Amino acid sequence: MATIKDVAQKSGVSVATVSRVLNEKGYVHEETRAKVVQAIQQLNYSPNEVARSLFKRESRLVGLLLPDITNPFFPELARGVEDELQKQGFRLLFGNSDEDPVKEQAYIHTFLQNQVVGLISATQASKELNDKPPALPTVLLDRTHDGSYTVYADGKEGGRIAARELIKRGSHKVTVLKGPSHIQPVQDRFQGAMEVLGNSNVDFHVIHTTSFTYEEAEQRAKELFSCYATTDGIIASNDITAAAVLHEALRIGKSIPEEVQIIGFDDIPLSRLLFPSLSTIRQPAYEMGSQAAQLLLKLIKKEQVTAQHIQLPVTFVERNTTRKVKEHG
Amino acid sequence: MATIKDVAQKSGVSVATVSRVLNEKGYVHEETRAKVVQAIQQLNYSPNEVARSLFKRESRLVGLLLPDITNPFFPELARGVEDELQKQGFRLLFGNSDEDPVKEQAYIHTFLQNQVVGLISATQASKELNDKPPALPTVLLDRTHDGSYTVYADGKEGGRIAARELIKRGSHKVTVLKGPSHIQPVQDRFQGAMEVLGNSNVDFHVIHTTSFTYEEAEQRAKELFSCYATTDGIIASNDITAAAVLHEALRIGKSIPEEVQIIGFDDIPLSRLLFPSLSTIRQPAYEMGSQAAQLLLKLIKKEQVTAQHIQLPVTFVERNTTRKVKEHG
DNA sequence: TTGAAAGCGCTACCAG
DNA sequence: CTGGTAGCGCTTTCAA
Repeated sequence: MATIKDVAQKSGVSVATVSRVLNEKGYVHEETRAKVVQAIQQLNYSPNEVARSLFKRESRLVGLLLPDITNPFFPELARGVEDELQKQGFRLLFGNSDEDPVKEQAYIHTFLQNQVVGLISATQASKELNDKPPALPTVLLDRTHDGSYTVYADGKEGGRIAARELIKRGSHKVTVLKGPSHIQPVQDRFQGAMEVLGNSNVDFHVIHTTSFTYEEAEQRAKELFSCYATTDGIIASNDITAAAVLHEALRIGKSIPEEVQIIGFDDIPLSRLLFPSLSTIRQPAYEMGSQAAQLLLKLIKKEQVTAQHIQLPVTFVERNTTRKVKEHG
Repeated sequence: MATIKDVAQKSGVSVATVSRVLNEKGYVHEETRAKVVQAIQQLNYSPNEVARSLFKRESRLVGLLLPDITNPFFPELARGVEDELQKQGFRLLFGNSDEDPVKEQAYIHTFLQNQVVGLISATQASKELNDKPPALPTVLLDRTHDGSYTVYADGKEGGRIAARELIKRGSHKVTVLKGPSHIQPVQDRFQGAMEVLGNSNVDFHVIHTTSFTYEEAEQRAKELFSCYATTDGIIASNDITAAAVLHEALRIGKSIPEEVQIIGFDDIPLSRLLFPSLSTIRQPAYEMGSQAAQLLLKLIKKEQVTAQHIQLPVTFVERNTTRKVKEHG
């Protein structure tokens, strides 16, 4: 690997001058510049980012912390983040935390050691970062927290929509699967659904789940249909859970959506491929990732940011686990 | 951020000594060490990886290049890589190339600029790296290439198995969906299937697809059933394609697996959630990622590696898009 | 318009 | 066993 010194030597100038043409700052005579550029090309030189980072005490790296890339909701998020960052010349340092605070801290720690310029996190811990300056610019993704910059979807409205659509389509005995309660957006969905359900005249009951694994959902689905066999509408905490419920319903011979309607949450790629394809509340995952990256970039560049919290809208994606409703039939 | 100098000052020794206790090399008196350790703790010091990298001319970063993390086959791969690397204290620099050579080169270039110690790539380009020394240790994942270190699954055998299982279960008119032909492992699957089909007495025909997108697969599936309505067994190039075929079959009222059997390839998480759940040839994605990471680590540490190519076995996962066969009924 | 030199934080060599 | 020092590759004063 050629260094700046080699370039300087070859073009017969000082490293300072080479640095100037590299960074396009400071005066440099056109002729000199030409010589330097030529040397750079001949040597196929490109600057060492590490040395640069050391001097500037910051890199062009951004840390991305996800619970688990294997969960189908996250790849889209990640892609949104990456595409945006990549456009602006930043690279991604990536880690899965499994929601484990120890792992989380370990990652943040090494990110810091590598002098990342910012952090995007879809996990809990990262909050403390904002406390003790010099704070690392951080944006929370799919998570909320008052003191932090956040990008998330309107879970509460999502919950409301789910409940409303179910009722509109004739469910009378609704079951709500309530996801892990320590995750705020999940709570929001639940609250939204509760709000609408509470103000309606349908029966409903709530089943609590502690994870988003398919296995647990399968288990809960079994309980659901045995304890509450007459339920005719199910609001799942996310699409994975909905898929498990759908499977179980099919297995025991329920017809979907005639006997039971099901609504998921997220709209992961899987959802349209299920049979019947899953009606769900869509979170704009890619867009969320992209917005988070944009926000972070502004923070890094110390540009004016107008909103500390960016809430993106959710939409109802009508597919085949809900009945058709004739508008003004 | 405290530096090694601060620690030296606080503990009343030289930076050289601090460095020695940090790296646990060279002699240092127990008392001195204690003082240093204490200072480190008090200052909450941790060494700057960037400075370290600069000096050593290598980091503890590994580049991971994937076509698209949004394709459900890759998250598992990535996770396998990450978990293994993480255990050994390496971090991941991550990029999606979309199979675009320009993007690919751009990523590799910045990886290099950041002095990664190795590269794991599930894309084409990375081959050239092995040409001109000093070569960056590289392992190709889910790709093959003679001159490189590779980890991949036995696609050919997978193709054979798929064909065999279909025939064993009574398909007489088989359709093979042949994926993008520039991807070697995909070719292998196809060749494997051809081999068995050619030696059998069933009719078969081949449809070529140029991508792995659901949209194209949908299109092809339509053609398939209209041009070749009597087909009773389909070997798809991967699970996404299989899902599209399955959907189309269901849509036009074919009964699965009675009228048509379908076998996919990969065994992505989606496959078991389809209805009917998808029979498929499983690639051990997580294991592949993990093995690739282990191999790379050996390369980096210049440990003896016994095999340049690691081929992992595939297995038939029998689910419900194939008929049951009574063994020795 | 250019160059010399200091220094980012760290490791490794050589003296002592 | 310990410290001084050079130097990794780069950027940025400061003088010339």
